[in-house]
Amino acid sequence: MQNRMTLKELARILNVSVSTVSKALRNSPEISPDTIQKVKELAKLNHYVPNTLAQNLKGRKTKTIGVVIPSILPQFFAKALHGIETKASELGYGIIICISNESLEKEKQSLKTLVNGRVDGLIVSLSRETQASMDIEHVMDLKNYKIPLVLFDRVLDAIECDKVSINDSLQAEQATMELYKSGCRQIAYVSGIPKTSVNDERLNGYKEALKRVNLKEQIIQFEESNFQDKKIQKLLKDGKLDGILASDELSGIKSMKAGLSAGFSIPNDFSVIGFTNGIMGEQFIPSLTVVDQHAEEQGKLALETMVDRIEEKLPPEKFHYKLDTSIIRRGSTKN
Amino acid sequence: MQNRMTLKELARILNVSVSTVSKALRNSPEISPDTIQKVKELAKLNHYVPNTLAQNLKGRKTKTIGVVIPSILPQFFAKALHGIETKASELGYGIIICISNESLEKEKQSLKTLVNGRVDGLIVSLSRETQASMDIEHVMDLKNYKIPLVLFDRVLDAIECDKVSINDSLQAEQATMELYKSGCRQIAYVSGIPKTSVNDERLNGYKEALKRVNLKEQIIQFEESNFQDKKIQKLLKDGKLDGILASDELSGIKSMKAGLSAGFSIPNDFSVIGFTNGIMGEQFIPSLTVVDQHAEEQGKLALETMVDRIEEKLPPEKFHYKLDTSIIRRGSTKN
DNA sequence: CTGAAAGCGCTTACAG
DNA sequence: CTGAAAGCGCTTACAG
Repeated sequence: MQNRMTLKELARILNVSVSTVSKALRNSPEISPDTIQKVKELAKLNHYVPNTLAQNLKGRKTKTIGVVIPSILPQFFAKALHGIETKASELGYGIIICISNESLEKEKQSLKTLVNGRVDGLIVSLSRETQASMDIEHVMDLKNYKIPLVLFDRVLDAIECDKVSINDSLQAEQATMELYKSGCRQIAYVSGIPKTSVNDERLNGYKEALKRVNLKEQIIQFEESNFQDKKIQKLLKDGKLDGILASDELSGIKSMKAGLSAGFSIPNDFSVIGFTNGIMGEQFIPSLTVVDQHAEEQGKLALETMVDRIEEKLPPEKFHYKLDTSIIRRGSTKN
Repeated sequence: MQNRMTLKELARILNVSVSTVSKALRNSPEISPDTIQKVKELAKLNHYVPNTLAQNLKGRKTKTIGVVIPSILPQFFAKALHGIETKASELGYGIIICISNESLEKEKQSLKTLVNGRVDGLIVSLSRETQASMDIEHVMDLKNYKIPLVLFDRVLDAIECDKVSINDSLQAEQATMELYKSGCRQIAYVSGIPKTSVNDERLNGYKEALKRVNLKEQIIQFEESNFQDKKIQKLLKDGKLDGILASDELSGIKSMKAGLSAGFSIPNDFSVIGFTNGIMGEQFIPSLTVVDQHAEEQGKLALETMVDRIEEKLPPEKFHYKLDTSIIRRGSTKN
């Protein structure tokens, strides 16, 4: 760390001024080709790398975007992050990633450390705790720091900023109708992600659909590792369940396993549609029919919007992009 | 972005000097309690946040560590990253993440943009292309920039630096022996990650074990999405295969599916052990017996080593930590 | 207890 | 074509 090569040092060796070295390195037409060459040679020889910190301090732009996500383990977020990173590097931006671990406290802290000149903007997907408590001051505060914000996936109407998400309630409604059309008449909603905006939306869509076709609601929610196998198995045995809309990939898989292990067959005895297109659902036997959330697309679009905002290419109004999604029909539903 | 509050501005408003404001904010005993209070109030009122860039420029430390990984989609890397992030935030460090996407070019570029004063150190897992081509100048170069380096998982002996990995060859040997002891006599090695150091090591361990018990090698390697179902099914039908050591989770799952879909049963007709403990292998039916690579541990240890190196708490010699791993016995192997 | 000054490494008008 | 100077936002000896 200690003595990295600096402009000053190069200037001293070459017996020219710092300004000259600086300009030479940036190919300024002000400098003679001869000098440019000499400077560049010496710079290379000494492994000179400009100090970005100093450059940014002058320029006021860091070309870096902060990303705060609740977790990286669910494939949705890994994919979204992949999209963000891909697009960022395409546009010449770097990203700094913080993981809130679904914790409000950690999220607050992450925002705080990022809002300090090291990033030009912030892309955030809210933690579950934040959404459950609706304690969003730390996010609202961002406005005071004049730092642009893009929310994705876990968004909130109360926060005024650009947003990227899918139309969760509509997609849930459509997925529910898909189950209905394939013959299901006793459709349950199973969720392992309670208290998030996306869950609320999906639950609403599910209810909407049931209302339309006049079916009875059956809602099974659980926390983390506390899956309700027994409940699902009992419903199946009592002939009270023939279709499941799962709010997330893992719930979908576990729903299938609960039924399979009790001797029921999929999709003959019951069908399942899950949210999120992940590799686990794809590889499982039977493969899971899913609502594709286009995670990577969401990430890319969020990053793009952020950059457009930073570079002031957007009108002042905020946008809420709701991506179209598609149902990927696989083995867990009929035809 | 434009007019964020600065020390200078606060000083102007309060009619004191910048030095006084700076000191007051850091609770310097030099400053009167009265002034401290006044300064802090005004700072809060105006949402003052110190500019980290400027602070770092003075202090020469960024408290930020760069992380370059080949991908984030395989669960191993997602977990490792999670470990890195967790430990970093525990120790008061931030991380900047770049994804090389298994590309040499992207890896070079990532290192280049990170070596510029914005990070105190670099944690890297090499891209496949880098390992295949052995073009490692850009990594060796790091020494010239006096920036500490920790390699993890995809490490290379030729590079002198701290390293964290598991003992891949030993673990592969043990896993192969485990198959042998459970009765397998025709054991194949199936890999979807050719040309990586970890693959070479695992393959070696597999060969070592076979030599010991005098069995014949059967090696099936493939690129990306090009899995060799047919080959596996043919071997099974010809009675030439009763055990598989898979170099990665997806290969393990696909091996099982190839056999299952051809009507063979697991673990009666053939057994499978895969590397990497992921949720997909855990949930699959039958659940996959795996070598747990302790991804999160590797990440944590890499980060810890990095910080110790930065804070000069380590002797000059470089360490290579080889984590102990364990086999998680599940449904894809006998008892 | 407060402030002027120098400096971190760079860039960029401005002068020569 | 080259260089001196000011400044980005901060910190920290040093003087008063």
